[in-house]
Amino acid sequence: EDKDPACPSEPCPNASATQTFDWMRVKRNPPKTAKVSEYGALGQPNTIRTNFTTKQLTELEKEFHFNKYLTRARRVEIAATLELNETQVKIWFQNRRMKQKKREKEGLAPAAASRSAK
Amino acid sequence: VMILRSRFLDARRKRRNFSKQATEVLNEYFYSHLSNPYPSEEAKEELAKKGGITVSQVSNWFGNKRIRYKKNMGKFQEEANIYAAKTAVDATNVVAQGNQANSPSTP
DNA sequence: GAGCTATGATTGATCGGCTG
DNA sequence: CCAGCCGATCAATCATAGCT
Repeated sequence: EDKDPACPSEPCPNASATQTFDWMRVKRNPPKTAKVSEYGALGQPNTIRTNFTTKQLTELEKEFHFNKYLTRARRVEIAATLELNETQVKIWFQNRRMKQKKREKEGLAPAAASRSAK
Repeated sequence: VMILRSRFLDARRKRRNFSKQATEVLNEYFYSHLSNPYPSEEAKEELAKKGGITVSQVSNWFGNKRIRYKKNMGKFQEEANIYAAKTAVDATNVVAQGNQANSPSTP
């Protein structure tokens, strides 16, 4: 009944075995890490994933161990020092906290392997 | 650039492909929920247990699977058919396990 | 053993929901 | 009303496993 009509082209609505669900069409907006200052008006705002340098990561890591959360003032300071957006610093801390949480969780699961019953 | 890469190249990925059993369980869930392959935290725990892997690994697997599937749907058609047949039942009617004397339906 | 593809993990950044 | 946080996810990339 519903095999593969062998759609030659691209715009094949469906009729195939599996259809195209919404999640398959999801598209994320490109990163807006743009810095109007360096691009004037054109080209691509940084539509790419920023690669933090070892130095930046080292500093961020050091700061994280000092404070898990940032204050507005500290954020501005760090952003300036590392030449990053305040947003990037903010996001880095959020991701870092999530990473920390994940690790703590993983570090306990294996230990309580035999202690679960049901 | 070279330094950028060597940020932390050591005690990291010692990847080992998942067992046949784990891959089987994951694919079964994925293709039987193709309309919405986003397992809940509970479902992930269940899958992790069945496959003998961690919940994070289950999350990574689904993340990679979803992205790669939609990136090249054609490449997975064959695999999709295999698991579609394997699953057979269910589809429209999810909610299989759970059982027990608990009926939270329409409180 | 090289070359290429499949696959697990990592991570900067986005999305939606919640909150002070 | 709004910015920051959380939790989940995306998307690109890294590095290795595994097959040809």
